[in-house]
Amino acid sequence: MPELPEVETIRRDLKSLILNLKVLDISTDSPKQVQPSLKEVKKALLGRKIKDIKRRSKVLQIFFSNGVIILIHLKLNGRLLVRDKSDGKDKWQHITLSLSNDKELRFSDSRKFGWWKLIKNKEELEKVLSDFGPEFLDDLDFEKFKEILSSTRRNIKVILMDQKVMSGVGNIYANDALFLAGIDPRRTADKISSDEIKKLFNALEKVLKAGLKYRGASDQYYLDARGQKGSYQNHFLVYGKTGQKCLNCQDKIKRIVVGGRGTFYCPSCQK
DNA sequence: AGTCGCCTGGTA
DNA sequence: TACCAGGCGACT
Repeated sequence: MPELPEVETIRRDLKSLILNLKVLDISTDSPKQVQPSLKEVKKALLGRKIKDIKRRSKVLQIFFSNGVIILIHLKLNGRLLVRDKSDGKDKWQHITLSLSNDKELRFSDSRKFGWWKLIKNKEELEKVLSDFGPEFLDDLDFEKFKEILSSTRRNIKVILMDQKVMSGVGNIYANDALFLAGIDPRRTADKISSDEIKKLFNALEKVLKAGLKYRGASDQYYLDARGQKGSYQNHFLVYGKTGQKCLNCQDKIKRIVVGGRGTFYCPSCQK
């Protein structure tokens, strides 16, 4: 579920909850999700302290005191929950990192699409992260954004969601930003005018910041690291609102498929 | 560029 | 029962 606002919210939570705790054990009932293997990961982490937690695109990076890093991708349904050891099992709990202070970092994932991946050092990390395009809120300015859009004939919505082109935007925020900018999600990127690109750039910044402010969108699965829901779902502009009235006009929100993904837009406001 | 697969759960 | 799902890589 998680896009930039959700993953970033979790990152901030984790930083305040588990920094400097020591790894006592790790277990899983879904070994395919742990790479290269539970055994390797256990060997690398046991007795190590959590020193930092970063995010790149939708991937979290946990840095340990011996220099190894665990990358975590939540894909569609992953949750990272910090619980007390004595708390009852979480639903769909598949990986458990036992920590000092009687804490646990639990990975819950109903569809089992997410993964944990052991990275040995910073060089290896750089290599993995170099595949990602610029971070939307940190290192993508308007000029760069404009350059990217005007140099491709791919579909605008698909481009916004391509992490190799720019990082952090998924289906929810892409839909809402295109609505705010008044752009039909089926359009080709290089056919979008400079004025519209400006609107879109501002719209993306606006929806991502709203997502952060409301601590993410909890439609069905997303929870923060404390197990609390976000509230951006109460502020969706078009996402998931098929048949509901547009916020700007009398028309109804329509659902179509673009790039194989559910896409929501107002046929009157988005041209 | 479009489709399929990974897996499972929720809802019409 | 059928269809839908916030991601993403592999395939054609």
